[in-house]
Amino acid sequence: MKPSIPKGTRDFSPTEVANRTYIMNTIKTAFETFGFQPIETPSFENSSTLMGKYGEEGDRLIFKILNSGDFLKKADEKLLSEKESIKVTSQISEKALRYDLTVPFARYVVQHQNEITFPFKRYQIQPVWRADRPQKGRFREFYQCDADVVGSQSLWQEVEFIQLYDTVFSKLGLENTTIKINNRKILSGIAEVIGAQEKLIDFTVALDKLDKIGQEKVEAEMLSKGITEEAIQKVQPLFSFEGSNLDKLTSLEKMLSTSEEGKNGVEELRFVINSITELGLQSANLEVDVTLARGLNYYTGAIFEVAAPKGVKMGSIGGGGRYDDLTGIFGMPDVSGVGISFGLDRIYLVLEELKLFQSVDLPKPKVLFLNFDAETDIVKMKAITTLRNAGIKCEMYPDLAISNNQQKKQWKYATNREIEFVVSKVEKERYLLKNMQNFEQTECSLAEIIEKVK
RNA sequence: GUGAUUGUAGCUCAGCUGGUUAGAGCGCCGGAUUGUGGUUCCGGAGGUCGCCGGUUCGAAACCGGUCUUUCACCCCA
Repeated sequence: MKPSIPKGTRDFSPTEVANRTYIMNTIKTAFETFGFQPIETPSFENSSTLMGKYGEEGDRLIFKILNSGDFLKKADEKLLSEKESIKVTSQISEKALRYDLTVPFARYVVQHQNEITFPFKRYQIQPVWRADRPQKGRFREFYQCDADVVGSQSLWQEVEFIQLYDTVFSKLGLENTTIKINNRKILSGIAEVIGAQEKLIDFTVALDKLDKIGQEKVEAEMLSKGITEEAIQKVQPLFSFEGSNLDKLTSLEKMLSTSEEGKNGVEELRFVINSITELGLQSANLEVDVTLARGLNYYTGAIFEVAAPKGVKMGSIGGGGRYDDLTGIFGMPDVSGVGISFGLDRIYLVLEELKLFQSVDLPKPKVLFLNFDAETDIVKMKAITTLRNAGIKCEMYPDLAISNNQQKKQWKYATNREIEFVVSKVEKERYLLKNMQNFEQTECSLAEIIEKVK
């Protein structure tokens, strides 16, 4: 049998684990600096917790777990024979792998509301699973690093999350990321102005193609989707949506003057933009992007998305937003939440592409005891124990070398693993210690080894 | 879900338009040489050419299906 792993999953080598840990620790440190506390939730949840939270497309991408036992016996005969996959699935699968960290978190908040002091700031770094087609930067198992606040309506949270993005990416040496920001209320306002809520998605999708296919074709696409000429006229400013964030806000304000909700969204956005302008960012750029809609239908206020530096072809490396009703679904209304997510795996790929990883020291022994004779094994193991107790990483080559070639293999092992010191000979409490870098060889006592190696 | 793309020794790949026992480098194992290493040399193990079926006198090479890889669309981290 040829060994293999499922589509969209990966193994990680020691070096990769080290690099991933480095990213994770950077994010974790920033989270804690900003006052977030860690929680963890199960890998799988009840299907009812997850289904219907991510839209139709999302439901399709959730990995379902089959019930145990004779699950088919409990399924409806008629549905089975008619091959009603979706309905049958709900009968034979009651659990599913988590799709993101936000919905399980909302569930957590509602379930533990009596133990929580609000506003509650939590972070969570765990894998999530999606039954997607893998491609560049897209996996079926990947890590999300989420930070959310529930129980605060203050827009300062939005401001702080932008600072948090900036802090993490700056620390990682990843400069010139673009934090795109939009507001669901602005989108609602646009929908109001063009006179159709359900056409909003078509509208933003078409608008997003502006720099690719040009204004004429975008307008043509909108018309074909049933958006009226008159409506397109009303939102004309969006077609020349250039310039500074403040310019954009000004034209949005004019355009949405007839929509209460739209004006509200512009106000919120203005507060965030002004605050960030005042506070400054280290290396990220903040950019108003009205085409930013995101599929997650639970966002109600701010919407974030982070793009990698220009020139790196990669989907968004972070995203988030404000959701006012998420805990309401679980029976806890009127709790506003806002949060962001970092895509660990994509950040990894971007850092790799830009060669931003420092060379990491892999765990390895500092001293290797060669194994050329069995008589001194006990002496060597005792010495190793002493060194380990002194905090020095060391080990004995496990297999005894009999032939010349086998001895050579041990030297080669030390070379390949870049081990700094080798003890090749032990005689009457005296150890032959070799420095592998400068080839210097000295006979010394155990205490002297500790001294030299430290 | 749509459209492409990939699949040959542990790894990286050769193998021309179908034709004899399928190759190389690295790695691995054994040995020689080097006083205790990164050199050089000799030898060896290891492949049902992703899988199934078809075309053909003959297929790793052609065709179909399937799985896998990578990529674009969709969507997303």
